Parts: sequence; structure tokens; C-alpha cells
Amino acid sequence: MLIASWNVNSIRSRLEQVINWLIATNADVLCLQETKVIDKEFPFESFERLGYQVKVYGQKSYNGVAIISKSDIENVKFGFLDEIEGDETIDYLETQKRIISAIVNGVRIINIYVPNGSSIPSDKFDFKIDWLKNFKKYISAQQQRNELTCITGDFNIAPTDQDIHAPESYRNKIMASELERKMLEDIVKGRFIDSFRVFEKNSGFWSWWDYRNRAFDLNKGWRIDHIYICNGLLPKLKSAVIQRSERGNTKPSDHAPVIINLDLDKNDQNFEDEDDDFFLL
DNA sequence: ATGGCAGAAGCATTCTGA
Repeated sequence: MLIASWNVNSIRSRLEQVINWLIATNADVLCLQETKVIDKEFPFESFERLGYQVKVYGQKSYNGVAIISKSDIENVKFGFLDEIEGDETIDYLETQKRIISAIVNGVRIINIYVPNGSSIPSDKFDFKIDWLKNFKKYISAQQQRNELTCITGDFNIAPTDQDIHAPESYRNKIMASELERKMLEDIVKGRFIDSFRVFEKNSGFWSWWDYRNRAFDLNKGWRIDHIYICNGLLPKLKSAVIQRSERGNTKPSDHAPVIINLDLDKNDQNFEDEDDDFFLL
């Protein structure tokens, strides 16, 4: 099963490229961020024509996430409130549509668009921290169900210095600060694995390049788009790549898609036998 | 300190992103 994540920076502006990419890769699941469109104006038909199902959680102009899948999309959860109890902070966070989750082929896929945070300090940075705090609660609640889980998305956090072209220039700046990294680490620690790092230990691999200052030409990028898999899925992980070439297209998104291959045979669809190994790593 | 570039809204220019 090929699972991909792509911040497309407007699905309507990127539709032709995304459809061409989908036909070329034959991906099973595509998780989108920054769709930037209200639900009723999402271009459903373009995907349904190819045999995909589509679930969206969008809003006008900003943010917006979607899960697109060849197999049935089950048990869809929109926003934080379908997973954790609401309060004033969550009501505030929910004004921005940044999280959707569903089960596909027996795997819970949680697709997120983490706030950027603008700069430190700022109100937007506070919003990012609040969002991450509540995302931790969300994951803790979701993990009670012992589902095989995959967290995909634009995290707007470079997990280590290896994930930035010039780490010294961005020391404790937005997307690279100790606090953001610690919060991400705290969410994934012991439970999830950064799929890309299973195969590639070196620096120099980016998923986002600023539109400005010829950043892509100069290959000045960041690795901020991630697919984390639960420990139980690690034996199934066959590959994890960043499709850099999509960033070189005409009128590209500023992000490239990231994609993993999970080898889920029919015999493995029921993972109950693996529950014992679930929390070991 | 600010701008660079891109998209949406909407028709000039501002807001936002990362």
C-alpha cells in the first residue's frame, strides 16, 4: 500500500499536477494539506473518476486537509472534537481545519497540517504550541484503541539539524526551535517512527523549499513533511521517499510529496497477533 | 529589519504562508 502526503498549497491551483501524479504513482492513499477550499467546492469528481474516494475537512482560503483513497475510507474523524473533549482552547483551535483521520485497509491514518507559528515569540507561535499540546491529547486518546497508526502531514517542524540546509542560521527559530522539537519528540517517543529515517541517515533531503530567493534552484530546503508509523507497522515498511522532482514542475507547490510503501498482504490484514510487539521499540 | 514568491479574495491591495 502506497501512502503519500502532500501539502499542495491550494488543490484547485494544483489539480492537474496532482491528478497526473496520482495516475503516474498509482498511490493507494493520498493525504493533502492546505487544500484552501470549502468542502462543497473541492474537486471531488477529478478523483472519483479515477476510482478514488475523498474525505475533506476544509475552509475558505486557508488550511484544509483531505484523505483520498482507492479503498474504503472508514471511521472518519474530523478535527479534534471527534477524538477528544472540547474546551475553550479547542474551540479556538478548531476555527482552523487542520486534522482529519480515518481507517483505510485496517490502518488508522491521521493527516495533519500543523500551524507554522510565524515567529518566536508571537500569537501564532502560541497557537502552534496550543495545537501541539492538544494533538498530544488527541494521539493519547486515539492510542487507547490500539489501532495500527500512521501520522502523515506537514508538521512545520524540522525534527533535527540534519533536516535543515543551514541549521546554524535557524537556531531556535520557527520550525527549528528546541520547544517545537521537544513537543514533537514527546508525541512520537516510544510509539512512532519517522519512516524516512529508517532508510536515510544523512542530511541533504528536503520536502519544502521557499518560493523566494531561488531556494529550490539553490537547494536550500527543509524536511518538514513527515510520515510517522507506529512500531507495529515497521516490519511492513518497504520504502520511504521524498519525490523532489514534483517541486521542479511549472507552477509547483512549495512542498514535494512524501510517500511510503507498506507491505500489507491479505494474510496480515488482521494484526491481532502483533499486539504483543506493539509498544516494544 | 525587510523583502523575496505564491494563492485567495475580489478587482487594489491585503492577509497569510514557512
